[in-house]
Amino acid sequence: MVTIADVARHAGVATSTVSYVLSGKRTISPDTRERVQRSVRALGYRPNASARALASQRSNVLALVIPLRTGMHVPVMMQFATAVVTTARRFDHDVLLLTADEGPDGLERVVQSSLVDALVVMDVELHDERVPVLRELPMPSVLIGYPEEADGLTCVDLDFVAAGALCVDHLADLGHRSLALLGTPSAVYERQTGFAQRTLTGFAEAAVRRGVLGVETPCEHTFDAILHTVEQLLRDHPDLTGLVVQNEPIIGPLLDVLRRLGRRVPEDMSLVAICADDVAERQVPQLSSVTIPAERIGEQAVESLITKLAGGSVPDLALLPPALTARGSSAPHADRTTA
Amino acid sequence: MVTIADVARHAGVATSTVSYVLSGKRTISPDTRERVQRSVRALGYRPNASARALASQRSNVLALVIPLRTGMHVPVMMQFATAVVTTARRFDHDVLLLTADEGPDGLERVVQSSLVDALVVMDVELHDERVPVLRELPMPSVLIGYPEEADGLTCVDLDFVAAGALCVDHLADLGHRSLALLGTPSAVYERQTGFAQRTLTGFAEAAVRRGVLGVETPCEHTFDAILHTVEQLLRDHPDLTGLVVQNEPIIGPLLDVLRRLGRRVPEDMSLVAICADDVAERQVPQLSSVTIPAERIGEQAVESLITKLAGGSVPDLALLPPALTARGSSAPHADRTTA
DNA sequence: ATGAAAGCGCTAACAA
DNA sequence: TTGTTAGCGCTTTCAT
Repeated sequence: MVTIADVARHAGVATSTVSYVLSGKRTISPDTRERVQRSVRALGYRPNASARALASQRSNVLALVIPLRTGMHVPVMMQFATAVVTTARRFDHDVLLLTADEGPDGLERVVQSSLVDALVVMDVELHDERVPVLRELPMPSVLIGYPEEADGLTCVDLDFVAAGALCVDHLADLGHRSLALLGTPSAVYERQTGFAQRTLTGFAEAAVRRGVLGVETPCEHTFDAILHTVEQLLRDHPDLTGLVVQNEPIIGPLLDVLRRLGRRVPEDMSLVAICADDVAERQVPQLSSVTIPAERIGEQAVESLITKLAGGSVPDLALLPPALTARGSSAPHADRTTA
Repeated sequence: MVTIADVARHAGVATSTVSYVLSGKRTISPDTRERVQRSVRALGYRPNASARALASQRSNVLALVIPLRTGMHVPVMMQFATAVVTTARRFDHDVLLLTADEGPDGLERVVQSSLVDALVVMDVELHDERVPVLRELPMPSVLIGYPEEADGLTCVDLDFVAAGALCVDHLADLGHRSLALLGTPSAVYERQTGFAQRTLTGFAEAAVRRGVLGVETPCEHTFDAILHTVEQLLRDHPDLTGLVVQNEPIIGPLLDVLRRLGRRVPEDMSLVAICADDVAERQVPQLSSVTIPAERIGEQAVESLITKLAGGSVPDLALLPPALTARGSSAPHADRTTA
């Protein structure tokens, strides 16, 4: 292993000079800088991460806590994760992967052992037991999602309230007057995961604002559950022409169910999904959808963290605006009076 | 921050004694051990990871290199990843997440800076540029998947050859004589990803061995591509009654296509998928399938790594046996002579 | 069975 | 502008 001392010797300078050339923390004459850099390259020197961390009290590692549960959409999580890693690397940091099943103890462990400098915590629930821990931690953290009590915490998320409202507005603009939200399985609501709740809120508020009917129902992932839920919905609301879906696994089967029930999309039923773009584009017809900007959220989370580590201040809550892409699954309301 | 010196002082012993109590690397009198442990708890002591790593030359961190590409099935990757983290924790290790886009340099970086002790590399291709690097690295590594030139490397994977053969045997046992493999998009084959190639090999060999017709075709993810591929297949092989699918995203649309073409599953066409269980169970009818034992693979990879770190030896290649679960999508061949 | 002390490789005062 | 050196907190020889 080649050490900083080897480099210093090779370049004929002190170790501190090498250190300062590398960190840029003090001015170095162009001449020595050049000599040192040449030696670094010649010897293939890489600073030892542990030694650096021990001396500087900075590991340059961020913790990423990912959930390990059902109901979450996995590809989106993966997008978060890769965005977090990619962005972290952009700021010369690495990412330690933690699963949520270690719970609050896991956070304390990596923090107190100085393994990491900061934390990104995904899939935060409304009443998350990790939240009080995070608040007391002597270390910056950013939550993806947000809890009921978010004081003193930094949160980043899609503005799901706006997303729910955006779907209603889109359908209302097309002339639909009777809408339903097909949500995540009830277990997700019971866990009080923020995003599901908030979409529902936005959906309901917008329906009132637009003066349209807006009913909501959770939906399990099995085909039978979907069939039953939709049948029930159509029975209770025969004039239903607009459907909002926030539940990726059911999208395919749902299209099947509608076909089977003789409802054509979009002629008889307009559909808007809140899901990843690739999923929306894979369907027949392609789905109008609100994208979850996973990359942007992950990037934003890390940027906030880096700013905090540098002593800067960031907004407590960054809600990223949703964007709706209209595709083939939503169309103007077919006026029955002319039919 | 509580240091080992604080604990030593509190317990009235030398720091080395505390260290040895914690590591168990020398015999300690029950009395002192007890006193030290009490002090550790009383002060809430956690060893500093950097200091420990610097002194012991062991970071207790494994690198997990995940791919960042299309064509791979994301939920399965996620299962790998969580299994790797969970198993690593079982052995008191943490996991550093690297994306494949850093390439060979990324590996060298984390290795040479002593950030990690060992590497798990996912989605290894037949001719992977990271393979020569891994072979030269002064550090144990385990590949998930395996390359053409695997000498001196440790690989863990599902036995895809056996998986392909298992599907053929299952269908042949049911009396089907004309089978087709609907594979991954041709891009995946061109990248020469091992698993796709190997499934094909097993499929073809088993077809010959069983004396049945076995044709193979890649398949893109779009609905039109699937429709076209299946139509072509049925045109070329009118007596086709058995389909093997190794391409998760197309499973749903494929069922649609078959329905649309008037082929009932399993009455007219038996279907076996190589995919995650939850995907198979979500379909109508539920799919007979060969599961990718992602958890087991991740676990096995880490176990091998830990063994290697301890100086033990492990098999060069661990091929995990596939298991087929028969569900509703495969049935005995309907003999046309009696129809 | 325990202690004393020399590093591990680096950073950042402090000096010059 | 550069060098000297004292730690950072721990592990592990070497002593006892």
